[in-house]
Amino acid sequence: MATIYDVAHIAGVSAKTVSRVMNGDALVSDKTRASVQAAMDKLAYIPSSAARTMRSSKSGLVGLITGAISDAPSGIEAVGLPEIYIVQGIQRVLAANGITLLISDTGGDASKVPDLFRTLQEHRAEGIIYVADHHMNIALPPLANVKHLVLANCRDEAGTPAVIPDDEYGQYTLVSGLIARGHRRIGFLTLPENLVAYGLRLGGYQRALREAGIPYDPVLVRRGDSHGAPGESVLVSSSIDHLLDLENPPTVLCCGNDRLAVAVYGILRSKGVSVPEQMSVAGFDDYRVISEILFPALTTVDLPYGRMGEKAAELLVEMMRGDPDMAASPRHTVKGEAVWRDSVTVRDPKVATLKSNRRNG
Amino acid sequence: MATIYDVAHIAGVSAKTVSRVMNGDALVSDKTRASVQAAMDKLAYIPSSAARTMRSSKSGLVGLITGAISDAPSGIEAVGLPEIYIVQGIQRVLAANGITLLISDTGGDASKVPDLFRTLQEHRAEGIIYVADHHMNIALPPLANVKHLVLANCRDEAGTPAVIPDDEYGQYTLVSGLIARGHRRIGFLTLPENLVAYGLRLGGYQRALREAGIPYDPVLVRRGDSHGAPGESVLVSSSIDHLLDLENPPTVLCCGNDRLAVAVYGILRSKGVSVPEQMSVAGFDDYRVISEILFPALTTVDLPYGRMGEKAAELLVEMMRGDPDMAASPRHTVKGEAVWRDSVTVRDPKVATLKSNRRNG
DNA sequence: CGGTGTCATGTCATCGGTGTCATAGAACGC
DNA sequence: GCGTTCTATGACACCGATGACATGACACCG
Repeated sequence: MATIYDVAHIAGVSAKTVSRVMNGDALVSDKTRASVQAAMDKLAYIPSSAARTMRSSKSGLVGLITGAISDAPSGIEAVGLPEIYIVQGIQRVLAANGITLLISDTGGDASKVPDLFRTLQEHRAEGIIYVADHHMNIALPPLANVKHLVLANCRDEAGTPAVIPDDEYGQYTLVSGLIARGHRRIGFLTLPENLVAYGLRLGGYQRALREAGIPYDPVLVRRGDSHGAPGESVLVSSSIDHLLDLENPPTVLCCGNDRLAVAVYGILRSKGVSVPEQMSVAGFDDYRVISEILFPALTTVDLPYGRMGEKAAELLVEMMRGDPDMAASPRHTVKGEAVWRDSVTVRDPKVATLKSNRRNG
Repeated sequence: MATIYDVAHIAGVSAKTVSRVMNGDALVSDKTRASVQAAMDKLAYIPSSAARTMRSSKSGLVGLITGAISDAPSGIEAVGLPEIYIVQGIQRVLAANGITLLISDTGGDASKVPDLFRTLQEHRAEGIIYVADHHMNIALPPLANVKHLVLANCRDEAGTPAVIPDDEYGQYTLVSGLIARGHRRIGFLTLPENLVAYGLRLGGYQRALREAGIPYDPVLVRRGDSHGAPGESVLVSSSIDHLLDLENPPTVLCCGNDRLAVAVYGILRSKGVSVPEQMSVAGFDDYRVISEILFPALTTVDLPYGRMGEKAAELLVEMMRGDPDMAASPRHTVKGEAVWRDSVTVRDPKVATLKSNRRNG
């Protein structure tokens, strides 16, 4: 592989002048610049970033760690699916800034995280982004010498800058839209209570009701998702039975995520309840492979993973440039909007509910 | 950041001895080793791979390029989904070999490929893996100085070592299984003719028929997938009409991929043909988010993307180690098996077909 | 007891760029 | 016309590891 000295020799100049040409320093005459360019082309010269890194202590590298805690067992869950969109968003922004991305995946083994950090540090990554596969709280091992760290899709207690989805807003905008479409009794099949998104989404649900002057009725809120645990469908099925048997049952079921909505479709089908004629259904996440494939197509909330990755990368780049503003506010949220598809009907709030329909029919 | 000299100073030895300790050379006394270790711990010393790379011209990096040609428009297609599994497989193997992965994504702009190669070469990547999002033929730009290159999920005419799915085998094993389950009239909604997989899968379909002594009937083979092009559903719908109107219609429809199977479900539903009672359906790819979610769950062929990535990485590692055997055989295939779910029924070949059912009913 | 081999460690140069400083010549000002 | 500034370039050290080679201390052997 050709070196800068080879180029210098061919061009009849010093190595330093070649360096100047590469870095676009102005103090090079046009004639010299041209002959250096010719020499570089002739040798197909490619500079060594290792040498550059050593001298300038700037590696042009940013590290990425994913897959640390894949607590979702395999199966219907699209494991890794959100992450790819986040990673693509990150890559997009970094590439635009001339930064190369080093990635390492724990493969679900959190004990590897320190090793991965070490590897990234050996390569003198100038910043590190840690990506989780769902919105969660994390606690990273103590990290010496990691100056610039950004969390994506997760957050910690130490105040590390983080980019997270605005779950509260997403649920709020969905439920507000349901109310605008005439729904008054809105069932909510929640995520497990231990997830960060649980409380946030419940808060959004309640805020939408409050703003519409609809009292919050706890009987409409039932545990839905168990994160793919065995026996989940039994749990969901009994939750749905409970809701259907209410004196004043819901006209729509909000599901904690799209995967749960799939299960709900199946359960409603088995009970002879048609979607959306007798029961509207909404999800959360907008996994398009799911939401667009289901029949009827699923109304859900977009979780802008790509945008989240972009924002995390933008944040990191600003921190690396020494911008103090960004690190000052540790949590940055990304909003996602509701996506209205066929699984939700517009209804007249005065018309009878499913229950009374059944009685009358 | 501490250097090897800082460590040497604290430990009271020379830098070279510290280097020996790090690299596990035997010729270091236990006492010296211990004091060096203590010094490294005290300083939280992390060696610089840039310096190491310069001296030894071994970077410990492998580059990855993805997303070069995303010819699938966004939408129902799970863009990037196969790639993530391939990338994870690659990462798994490389990490086990102490290699760090540099990734770059073209974001669908093939013109960026030369730039990406250049960046990887600047970092002196010792090998490069090029990943495509579906089985395709590619032609890479001429690459000087890239010694070790492996293609994953694609192949070229230049004989670059490649790891590709065994589409012929997958379709063969699926159709053989259908025959074993009593199906004799097997419809085939194909991929577009320009895809590599088209011919391979058709070949597998034909081989399975031949081995079972069933004559190949071209009227059962119709164009299905248009890769998400507008008007696709019209095309698919007319293909299905054609098959249903045959004198002796198929009892099962093999779809070119799972996405097409989704469309077929919808079309059959709209025509009042029940799956699988009146018509069995099979896909190809085993996108689990699709195949497990559909009702009834889809019988399909697993495309082992993770394994493909692993194999590509293993191949690259062997090439980097100078193993001549591997590069000798340029194409390595990975087999995937059929996954049997509810969308295919077992039937008695003697029982009447859908058509005669309809007439009788 | 001197020669030889092994062990443990040190010295020095080197990988390929870039920062710092020096310098030769041209341009400029008075 | 001579000092000053600017322009274009070169010389040289240095970033942090490691390879090649040297060296001193022992152990072993005849």
